[in-house]
Amino acid sequence: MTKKFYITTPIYYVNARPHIGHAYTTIACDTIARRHRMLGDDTYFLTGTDEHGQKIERAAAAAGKTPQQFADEVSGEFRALWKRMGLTNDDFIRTTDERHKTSVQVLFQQLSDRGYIYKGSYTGQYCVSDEMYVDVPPGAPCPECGRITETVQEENYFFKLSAFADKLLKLYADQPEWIRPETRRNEVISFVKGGLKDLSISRSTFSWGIPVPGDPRHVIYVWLDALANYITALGYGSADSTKYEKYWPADVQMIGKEIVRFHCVYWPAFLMAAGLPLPKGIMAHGWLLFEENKMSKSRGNIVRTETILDVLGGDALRYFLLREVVFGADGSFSFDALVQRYNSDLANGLGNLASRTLTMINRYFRGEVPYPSLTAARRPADDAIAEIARDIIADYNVLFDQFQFSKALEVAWGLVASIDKYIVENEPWALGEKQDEDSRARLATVLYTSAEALRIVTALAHPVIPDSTARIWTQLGLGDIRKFDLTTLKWGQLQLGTKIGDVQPVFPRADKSAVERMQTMEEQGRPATTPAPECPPETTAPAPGFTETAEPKAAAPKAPATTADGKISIDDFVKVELRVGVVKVAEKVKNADKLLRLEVDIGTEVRQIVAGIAEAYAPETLVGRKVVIVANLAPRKLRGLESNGMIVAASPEGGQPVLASFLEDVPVGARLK
RNA sequence: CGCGGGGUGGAGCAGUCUGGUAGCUCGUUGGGCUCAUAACCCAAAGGUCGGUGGUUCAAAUCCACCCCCCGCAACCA
Repeated sequence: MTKKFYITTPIYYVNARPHIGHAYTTIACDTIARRHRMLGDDTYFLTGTDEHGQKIERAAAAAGKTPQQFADEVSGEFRALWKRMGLTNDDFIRTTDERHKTSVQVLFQQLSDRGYIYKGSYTGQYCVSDEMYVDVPPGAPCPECGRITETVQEENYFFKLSAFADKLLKLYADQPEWIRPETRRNEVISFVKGGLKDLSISRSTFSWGIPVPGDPRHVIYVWLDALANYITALGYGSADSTKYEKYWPADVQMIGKEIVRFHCVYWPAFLMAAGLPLPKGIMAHGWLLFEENKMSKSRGNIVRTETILDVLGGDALRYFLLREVVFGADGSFSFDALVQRYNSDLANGLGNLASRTLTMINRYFRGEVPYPSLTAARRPADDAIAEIARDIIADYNVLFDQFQFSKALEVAWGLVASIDKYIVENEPWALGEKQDEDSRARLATVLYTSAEALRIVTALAHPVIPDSTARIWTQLGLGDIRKFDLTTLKWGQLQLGTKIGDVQPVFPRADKSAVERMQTMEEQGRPATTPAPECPPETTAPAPGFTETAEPKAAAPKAPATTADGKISIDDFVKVELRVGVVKVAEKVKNADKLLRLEVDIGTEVRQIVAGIAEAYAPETLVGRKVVIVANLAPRKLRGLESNGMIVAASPEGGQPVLASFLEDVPVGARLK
């Protein structure tokens, strides 16, 4: 009987274009899915895009598009890339699909019917800037941005998350492997133990979302919307729920570590509330960090997958990511490491083994897999290889199922090393010179053993590097590798007399120019200096894996009032009141690394300004110095101190700020215009 | 005392839970082989395992304190 196997990636938020972090998650899932298909499981692999929410609404507006147009474009890019990479997802769900929207409403209704949703006439402190409620007493500043909050009363729908704390803790306790790896599990447990508050699951401040059933003024919270994709894609809540009945619950839900809370707390709580089965486990992988490029100052270096596909191909990327990075932990990516790994393991390792083995079979046995001798010409070394292969198959399977891809591949490649050594020690080329019967028999055994080991590594590696293993398989004369039943894999299956195919290098060696080419392509492919308006953050150099699935809590700045070409009018500029001031007092703000508290005399008054320049300027060097300040900036609290203005400084990317100053003397209070 | 992750030969890491001759990959150097994609095989050099103190017959591993690095968060209006 065939088992079913359902695996999901997160759905990717369309405010970012696809990059290597997205590819990482999806490749891992594709590999697992391929393996399960090879094992004969009825496998279903889902990915998709998350398209609702305020961030998208704004990004679309900034780009002069409707949210739907915007989402269509980016979602299309994801699909095109996955297609190009040959990923084998069985479906691609979009949260703007009609099938998804209706089913999410069904789920919402279900939660409501079962008594887990209530409409709260919620009174709270609302931060207008962040467009969110914050948990502070009336009159207190917003903990997110420090601005004054308003007391707002609004109707909102709430989910009784608080009712699930004990059930969730029991889940984590009963199924220790439900969240992997363990560090993530510990984080989740401590989060839940810290107490769960009911979750607001509707928004009425924007409209790009799925309307709440019966109350279209509200749209459903994007995370409830997004998480539901895992079941709506299967037809949950629709007329045809065959797939849902068949595949749910998911066997593995793969996520990045930044969205652990949503998948390990909210998601199971939603499912429990709806009376639906929980997924069997959540696996969170780490982030890919990008090595700084030595010569280039360009930061925000998000590597585009296309570059790697163009130069080394998809299998090289797949192999690298799964072999190099300990799955679950953060890993680092660099073009050097990629090329290095490609050359040593794929070109010099597997590729070269295939090449030497098959060439010799061609040369000495006219391209037919020879008969290994069972008697006279057999030596312990031959049996030792068979033994090693058996162990490796067993170990590989265990490691792979534990998501220890790098270890599994390391183990599998141990067979490549063993065979390389075996070949050297047995010198088949020397045996090939001789015509006596013993030498021929010995040669046959050596080459059979080599070819059989090659076959086994190829079969094991197929889910990871599907294209190249398919080619080796064909060269071995074995036909279509996708039809191979991995459950039967064992030593000695290679048929005697198998006619091998044309021998072609599968992994041509990459030279140093490959690294340069990729770097050049990255620099050219990257949008000019300023980031596109639709993707503001992305500040720090190490790009977090895919992420961007976070709640649109509006850290993004409001779209500025600009003309179509991004220019502002003189009227807009005049709104900014820049004045010359002189620093009277400067001191470090306690418990703050970067902040200085300044008292600046601007002629008419002395202002307290808190500035993030402590790392660049010692306080005593500033007293008496003339500075430029923005005088009409709304006050803001920083580290408890109210800042009434902003010091103008040049802020080089990644560098220290440098204060604006004048070469000539200027009077205090003078306005800049 | 914010949270977390780290500090092991030139680089990247394993080993730490379950103390007992410090291991892997890459790189370097020398040698071998020639079937193979300048590949493959063998050998060598290279580490006071961040520091100090403690427990122990024995510490990379356990305990205490300290130093340094990296994320995140808090503060760069």
